[in-house]
Amino acid sequence: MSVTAQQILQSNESLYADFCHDFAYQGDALYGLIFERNKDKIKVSKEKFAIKNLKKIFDATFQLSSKIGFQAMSLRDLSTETGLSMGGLYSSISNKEAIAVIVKDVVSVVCAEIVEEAREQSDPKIALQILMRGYLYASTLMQPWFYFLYFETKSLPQADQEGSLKIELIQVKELETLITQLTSSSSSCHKAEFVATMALSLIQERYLKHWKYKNASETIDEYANNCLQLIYRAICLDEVQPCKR
Amino acid sequence: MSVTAQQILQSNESLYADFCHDFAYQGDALYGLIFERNKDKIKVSKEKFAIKNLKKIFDATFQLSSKIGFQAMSLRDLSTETGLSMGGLYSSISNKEAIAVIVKDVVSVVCAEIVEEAREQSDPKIALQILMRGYLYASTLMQPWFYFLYFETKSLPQADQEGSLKIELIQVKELETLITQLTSSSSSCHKAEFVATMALSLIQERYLKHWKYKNASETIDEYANNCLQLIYRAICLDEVQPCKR
DNA sequence: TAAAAAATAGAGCGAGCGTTCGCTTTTAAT
DNA sequence: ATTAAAAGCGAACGCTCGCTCTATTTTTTA
Repeated sequence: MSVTAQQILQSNESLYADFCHDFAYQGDALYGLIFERNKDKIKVSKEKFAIKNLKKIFDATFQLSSKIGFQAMSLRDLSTETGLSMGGLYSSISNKEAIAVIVKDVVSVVCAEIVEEAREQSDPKIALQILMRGYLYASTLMQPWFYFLYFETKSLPQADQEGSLKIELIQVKELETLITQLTSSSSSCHKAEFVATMALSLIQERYLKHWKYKNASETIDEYANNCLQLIYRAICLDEVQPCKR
Repeated sequence: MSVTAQQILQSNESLYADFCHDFAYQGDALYGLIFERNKDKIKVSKEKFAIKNLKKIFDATFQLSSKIGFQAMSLRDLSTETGLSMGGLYSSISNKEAIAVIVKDVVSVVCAEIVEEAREQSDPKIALQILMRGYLYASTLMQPWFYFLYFETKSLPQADQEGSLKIELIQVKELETLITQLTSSSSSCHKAEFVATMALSLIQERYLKHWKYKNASETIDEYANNCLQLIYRAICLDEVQPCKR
């Protein structure tokens, strides 16, 4: 499903490529999942049609709201961009707000899975790598989803706004736990909390400033390595990484 | 005006407190500046009245748009929150968009001043401190302004959107230049570009996630020290900082 | 104390919003 | 080919938006 310990230790290829190959939440499978989780609110009953429309709707939403913002995007804009009529839109979604709620839901599911996978590892060093790479690779592959949720949290209903913040809190807590386990006793080290915050910042930097990195010379694999290296340095755990530079 | 080299080397008090004491863009002086720079678009002709209204308008805008977003905030909401009538609002601002443009303008001016001050220093290590502390302290003191600009850049006219992104590019370039100068020749160092990116991320982290840090045990001074320490480590320049921990 | 400036309440404008619903077209099993 | 169900359409509805304007009152200033 994601990057495994075995892959981290053995791979001579791009770990990101491996990740993409196995990642479940892409293409039709992703929209199938959305359909399953929102059947009750979707008037279209056949999965095939729903998937086709949902794909159009989310693509167009990300396109438009990255330019002008979700609030400023009207459903007429969305109708034009998707090629669907107003009625067509409303047979696939219950209302405008629902689009944002689904994005939150999807990102939640993806993040929860990454945490789970890291927790299956007993070695904290490998677990940290799975966590960091998992977040980085998933948020690269699903960049529009993560970006949208960050910038449009205010457009969500109150309960989902809190849910959105909670995702981030879980991420940083999980990082902090692992970093604490790895921290050597040296008093010259940075606190685990600070290092975890920095780590998450670096992950977010990459998907929030997508325009910076779209044509970057540094690959996402190299970026991941740099992040891990920096974490090790921050906690005085200088060691060569198990994967190529 | 800002933190000086002398202060960094001598201060036994909080550098942030020093910064606040000298910082020009606060209170009535700030709104006086806005008035001066927008006289042509403001119908109120006496500075005293303009300042009073502008203060209300920006306070209310930050309040409302941090909760529901700038686009979702109506001028009727703003009228209620400020206690001004519609006519009152429109005698102090030309239109809704102008509010966002002024925020961009203010942040631009503040950031430019910080860069200028750092450039006056010949020692790159002190210049880096002035830059990092300047950004951190200014964006703490003016948190609503920096936060608003980050999240509402999309609400600006095209030209100002580009101006907003340019502010960030200038910041990171300036950091990168200084970090390059400080980087030891050791090949095990992180690239200056990566370190500068990380540094800016950490600055932004602090003002973007204000809710996290409002009641934090770690002071902004300690946070600044941690950031600098981490930069030094990233470029293999382990040295105790010139100011207290 | 009078002229000037600021501020108010709120009706009203056209535009555009999210959403609905009666209707037409397409699909798919016979 | 037939036909019932599903999918898709788009004009129309009620409402709120940003913004203007007028008549009137309050505050300031000299």
